[in-house]
Amino acid sequence: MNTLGFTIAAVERDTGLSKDVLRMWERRYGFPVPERDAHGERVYPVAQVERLRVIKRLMDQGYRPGKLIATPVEALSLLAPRRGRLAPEAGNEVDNSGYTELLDLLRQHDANGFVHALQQALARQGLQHFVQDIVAPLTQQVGDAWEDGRLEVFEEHLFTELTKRVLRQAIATLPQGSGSPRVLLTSVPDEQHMLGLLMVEALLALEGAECIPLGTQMPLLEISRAATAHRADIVALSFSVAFPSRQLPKILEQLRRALPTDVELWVGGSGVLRFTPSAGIRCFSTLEQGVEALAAWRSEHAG
Amino acid sequence: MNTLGFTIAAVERDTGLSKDVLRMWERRYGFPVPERDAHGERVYPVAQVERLRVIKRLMDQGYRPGKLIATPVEALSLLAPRRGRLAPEAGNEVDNSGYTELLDLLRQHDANGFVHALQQALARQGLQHFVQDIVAPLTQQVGDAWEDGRLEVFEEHLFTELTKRVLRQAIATLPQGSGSPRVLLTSVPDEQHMLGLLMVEALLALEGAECIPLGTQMPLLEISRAATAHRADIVALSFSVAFPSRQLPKILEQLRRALPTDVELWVGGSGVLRFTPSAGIRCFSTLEQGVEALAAWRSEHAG
DNA sequence: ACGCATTTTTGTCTAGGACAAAAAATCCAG
DNA sequence: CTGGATTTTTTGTCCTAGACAAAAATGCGT
Repeated sequence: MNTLGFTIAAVERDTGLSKDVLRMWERRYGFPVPERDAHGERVYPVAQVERLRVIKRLMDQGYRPGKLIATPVEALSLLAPRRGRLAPEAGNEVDNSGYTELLDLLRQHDANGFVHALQQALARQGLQHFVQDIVAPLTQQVGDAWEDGRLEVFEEHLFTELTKRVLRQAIATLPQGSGSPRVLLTSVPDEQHMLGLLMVEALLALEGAECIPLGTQMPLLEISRAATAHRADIVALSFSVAFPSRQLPKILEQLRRALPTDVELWVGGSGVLRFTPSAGIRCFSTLEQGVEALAAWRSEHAG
Repeated sequence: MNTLGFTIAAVERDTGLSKDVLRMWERRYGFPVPERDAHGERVYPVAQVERLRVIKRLMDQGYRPGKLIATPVEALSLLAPRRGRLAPEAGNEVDNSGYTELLDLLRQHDANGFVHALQQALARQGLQHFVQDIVAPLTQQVGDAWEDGRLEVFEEHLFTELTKRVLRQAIATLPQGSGSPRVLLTSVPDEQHMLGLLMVEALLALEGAECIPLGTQMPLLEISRAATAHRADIVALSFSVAFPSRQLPKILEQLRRALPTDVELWVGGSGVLRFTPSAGIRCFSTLEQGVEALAAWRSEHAG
């Protein structure tokens, strides 16, 4: 691994920390302090980049940069997850045995074995339980495992990719929706995680809703146009933990304004746990709430 | 559509133009000139944001910002695609009838009809022809259609999402690879387009290669780790037209250094057409070249 | 018409200052 | 002690404006 160094742009790409933040931290906390090239531009050694990545992930878990940067490198890996997790239901100690087996397959890089195990679980439990009791908690576990170093980033990527495939395949086998309600599924430009969206789609499609999957990263104005064009009843967005919670209220407000008033706006995912919903926005902290809301929508619009 | 205005961050999100560039254009060309809020911060009216999006797309086609900004708004939509397209083979006038039908389905927002038509084409032609003669050119057409306003962004997203599903489904039905070569498929952090990757995967898997799909946006160091962990023979990356060609040489060089020397690095997609490959990097401008390279690899490593 | 050198275009980097919003800490009333 | 309101600290983003290098376009000589 003979890499010479990262430019500030490369570090932004690889860590997700903006150039502004990187320069600010340097000024304020004295870390990271990169070397400089012949033109006085920052060159970050690999070690600093890796430390920044650990710090970024812990920040997504709720830690604050000031503390993390003061903490010595070795101690960082020992920090436990803190908060902002989806559905950590009190007293709901789930049986971990099923997950550890799956996690082990990932750690052995056994893609085929992993897919096979997932498909088996799906066949055994049915789609709804599969999503709620396997995929959702497993996604959680994978996130946790990453942060204490039990899983590499590329193993997490493999997990995501393979799980998406199994979910999509399952969705494809479902009969077509009843045409009502029409739910537009997507995410905003800075949110690239698809898994949450697929889980919701699976559950809603299972209940016979008509899902219109637009993938991730839709510009706000386009979401609005799409809602009109597809005559959507509901726009559903997913936000992951990693989403900058700073921007959330503004974005949702802006979208709510852009959207026709008779279109409902539903949001969910670990990213909205710390968010207090404003008028005209429905906010879900568990998948189950989404399914319930669908039932409620149906009885309201029965006429 | 009652949106008040965009902050500079929102414009960066929605257009893909960096804050630095937005401020520089304002200084240099006198466009865009946003209003200011009470704190002196930029507030971009919707009209300017939309014009910026048109400009950005045309830039991806090879136009230069100086000219585009000088061009009056009405004239922008008339500009034709210029260059940097994948496989526009001279004298190879393809029969467009099949595509226009599919494009019409998209324009009517008929998701089910579109998927059905794709699946029919797949069944009729077989996976290889489907990918090379339907999906690849259709992706092209969709891009073209966007730029002359024949297709909305959300229609393009719907296309992408549905096509991905059909491709993945087709891949899932293939028998498992022969275990050699082992090809790691992914993209670098700023590249989020999956479609090219899936097309390659379909073709390689069809030839019996063992594909390890890691999704998009892998940090460079992680690509290197993944290659080692999966004992990959080849790392294959895809770059779309939208990828900042400025960064391409540096990124590939850096990755090449990080990768074990016995792992081959293959790159392809519309984004690499303007790129002259350096040592240790194989660069493909058509899907077919990839399949040929696979055959060549096999005969080289026959022993 | 083709290859090489020069000029223009364009994006990214740098610096430090200012400020607002979120989180934590403090204080005060019950 | 406990809940809630207020102050303080922390943290990220925005601002201006200058410098420079790499890419693209142009001009020039053969």
